[in-house]
Amino acid sequence: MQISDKYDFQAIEQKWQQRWESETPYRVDHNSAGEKYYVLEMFPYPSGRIHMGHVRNYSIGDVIARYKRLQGYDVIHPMGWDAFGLPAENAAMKRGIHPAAWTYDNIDYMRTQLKELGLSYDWQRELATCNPKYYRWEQQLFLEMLEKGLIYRKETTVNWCNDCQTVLAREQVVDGLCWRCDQPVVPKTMYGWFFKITDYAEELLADLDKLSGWPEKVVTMQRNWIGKSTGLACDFQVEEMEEQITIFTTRPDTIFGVTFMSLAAEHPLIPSLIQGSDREQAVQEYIEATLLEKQRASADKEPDKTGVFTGRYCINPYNGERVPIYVANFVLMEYGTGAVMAVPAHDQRDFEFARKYQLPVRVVIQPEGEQLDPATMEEAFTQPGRLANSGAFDGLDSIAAQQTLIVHAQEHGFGQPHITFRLRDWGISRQRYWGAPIPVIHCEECGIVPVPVTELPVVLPGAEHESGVHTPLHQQEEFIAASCPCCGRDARRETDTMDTFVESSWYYVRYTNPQYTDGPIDKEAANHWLGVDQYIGGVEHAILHLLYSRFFTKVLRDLGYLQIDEPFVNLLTQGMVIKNGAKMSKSKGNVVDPDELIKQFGADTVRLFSLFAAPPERDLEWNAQGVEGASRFLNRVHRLVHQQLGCCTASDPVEAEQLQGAAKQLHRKTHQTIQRVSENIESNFHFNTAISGIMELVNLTTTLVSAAEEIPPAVVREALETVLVLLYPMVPHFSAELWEATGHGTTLDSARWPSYDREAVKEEQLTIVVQVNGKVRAKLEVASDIEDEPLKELALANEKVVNFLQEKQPKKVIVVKKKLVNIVA
RNA sequence: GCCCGGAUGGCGGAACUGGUAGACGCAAGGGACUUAAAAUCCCUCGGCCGUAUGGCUGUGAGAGUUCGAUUCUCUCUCCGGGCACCA
Repeated sequence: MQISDKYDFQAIEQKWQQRWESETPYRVDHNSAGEKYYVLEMFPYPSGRIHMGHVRNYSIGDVIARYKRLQGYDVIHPMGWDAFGLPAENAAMKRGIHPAAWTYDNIDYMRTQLKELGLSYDWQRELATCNPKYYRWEQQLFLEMLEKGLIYRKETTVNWCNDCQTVLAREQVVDGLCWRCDQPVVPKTMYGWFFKITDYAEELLADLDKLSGWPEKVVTMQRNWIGKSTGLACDFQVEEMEEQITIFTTRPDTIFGVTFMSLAAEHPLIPSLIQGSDREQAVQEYIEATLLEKQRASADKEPDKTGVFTGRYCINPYNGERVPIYVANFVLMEYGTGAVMAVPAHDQRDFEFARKYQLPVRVVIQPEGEQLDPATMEEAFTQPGRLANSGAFDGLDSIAAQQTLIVHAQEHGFGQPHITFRLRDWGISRQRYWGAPIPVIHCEECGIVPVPVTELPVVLPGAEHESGVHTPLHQQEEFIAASCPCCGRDARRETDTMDTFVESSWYYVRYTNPQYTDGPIDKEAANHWLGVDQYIGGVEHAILHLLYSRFFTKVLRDLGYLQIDEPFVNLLTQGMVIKNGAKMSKSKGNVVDPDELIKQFGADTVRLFSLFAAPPERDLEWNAQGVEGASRFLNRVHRLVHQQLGCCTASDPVEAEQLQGAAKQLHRKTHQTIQRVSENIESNFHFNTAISGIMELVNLTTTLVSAAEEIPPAVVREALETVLVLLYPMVPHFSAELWEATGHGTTLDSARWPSYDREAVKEEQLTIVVQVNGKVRAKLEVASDIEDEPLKELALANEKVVNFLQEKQPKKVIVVKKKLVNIVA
């Protein structure tokens, strides 16, 4: 018993990892004949070491990959590195080495860690996005998109951090300060590059309906993010001027209730509205203050609504009324037209504003069976109702009236139906060093000139040497100096690098042939492998990464590279790994280091626990004692198999029809387990219940083999082999080793997922619950083919039931087939 | 504020399309083996009452539908996530 008391995970895991390394069973190529299956986990940022979140993510992915292989699919399961990004620059500065050196060192270490987890990747496909062999093709895609008019450059106001010397995204500004260095963020007007994701807004929205394999939550988040609104675009003539103000509204039915007009502070018409008037100075001061306030505003509270009268009026084209034009702080220039018709009676913001500045409130929608009084209203009425004070449209239902009023505007030429999206174009310019250079040249004569494809890649300078310069590109004169590809004159190279989300928007495509040198994408390989059948990653990427990737897929399709519309057929968003109720983080001091766990328990145990402790989509509470439990289970299986080696090498077949008693019971449980585990994985990847099913089979086998009753070796062998195969996707080294130990000449990689015998899973006895008035009073053991009528008799005759019924006569007896009898008295 | 989730023993979590609530695991308690410990094995384990057969009660709270509700409907509380002046 000495040797088999605890299995030697260290030796076993090393042995199998070496074999997988040398025998490369997980390599696939697109010429293979079988049906393909693409499993992908979101690739990691090479921060230095993997953390428990990665362990969980990649364990889930690996189970799916191995499971699908056992089912006979050609599984492509690649891994790589999302290797550009700011942390590399910070670390490099701190340590005096180059970001490239830091990044590649991290990659080397983390690759080792992943291999120690026994993950079944096709390592030939590994890629790192910071490698020119990758970003060269990204630059080419950039040029093709530029050519197609999908990229433009524009001047915008951005959040700029002087200390970090870069643009910050809105979510990186915390209370007006830079999230990293706590220095004040300043507005800066500068040119930046944009991807026209809004060109695809309609399709990105419509195709959400195709994503039936995505969590509803993620689809909803994307739908809201895209934010489509339909309504009316309508021109209001400015009094005594040529200009018109175009507004967008989703509530044309309220347009007779307009009592003023609100413009965003940045609205381009304002200067001409106020020029030379006595309001000019007041308005200008207000605008300056507002813009400043906007910059400082913290994300979590809305400032009070303020505004200023411009001194001008415009005309409501529906009723010819004069309405005063205000500038207001709550109007966004980025959305709609930057001008809003104000209907205080039916819009809460306009209502607050009107009350504050004593502007009239006019009710034009009356609720059913009620009369609103503008004088006493305390908030806007935003529900549908019936039109009033609306001229010829009085009495119309407000929903129906929307269309009528739009048609009216069209007929009279002052408006038309209009659609607005919340989604904005994707600003990809970053002023940092460690990113993919944007491949264009600025020439004074020729303007923006693309770098010729033959001159790609535009390599990041200094990356070949540890000591190389890595200041931002706009500080590197040598890099900047270029000659114009058009006219040959001295010109300047673009110094912005691309947002790292660009790399992750198409890496899953490049994986299909990462060595391809004739273009960004090997169409044949891409066509064969895509889309990704199962994508797995954290829900924190629900919007940005997943939306950008969807956008890229559509662009690549339109560039002729792909034939799919959507990249990820099925998406699994796994929960966080938490400890003591909080997300693991260094600052909370509750991180668990995967390295130490693997050293202590082995990779299989770590994998098993992370799969067992919670279903994948939920948060997983890390529990050290739970890990020991997983380890104990594996040791128990190991002991059992070794104890039963004689059975395991038995060669006689299972004679299902002959089985009796314990043997039949074990045979039945074996097949029930196959059924259950298959269904658990198939329906929603609930590995936790799959594992508990396997545990039950192991427990029963242990009990039965040590009982007095003799069980044919073949039945025991069947049970144990089933355990090993079912466990293989989760604990591959462990299963592989025992599979070999039980005399199999071939590895589990060439085994097949078992199917269950429909006859074998049938129970011959059923426990029927007998209820009296809905409460369980007795249980009956009956043959499973019992008819309803005799079952009912049996229940009514039951001693306990009779006792409970006393003298009462049953009013009604409900029989649920194979489940229960409920007697109502 | 709006939109999504979620709430089940001491803990992580099970429960098929409404049909035995608590599978599996952890922790805890008791026992066996041992000089002892570790490991392993066996038993108990929602709460209350009872020596016990057993009874009552119990899935965040309250109502409802039903022969029967963790499951369906409504209202509410708490927790988590997303969006947040989007016209």
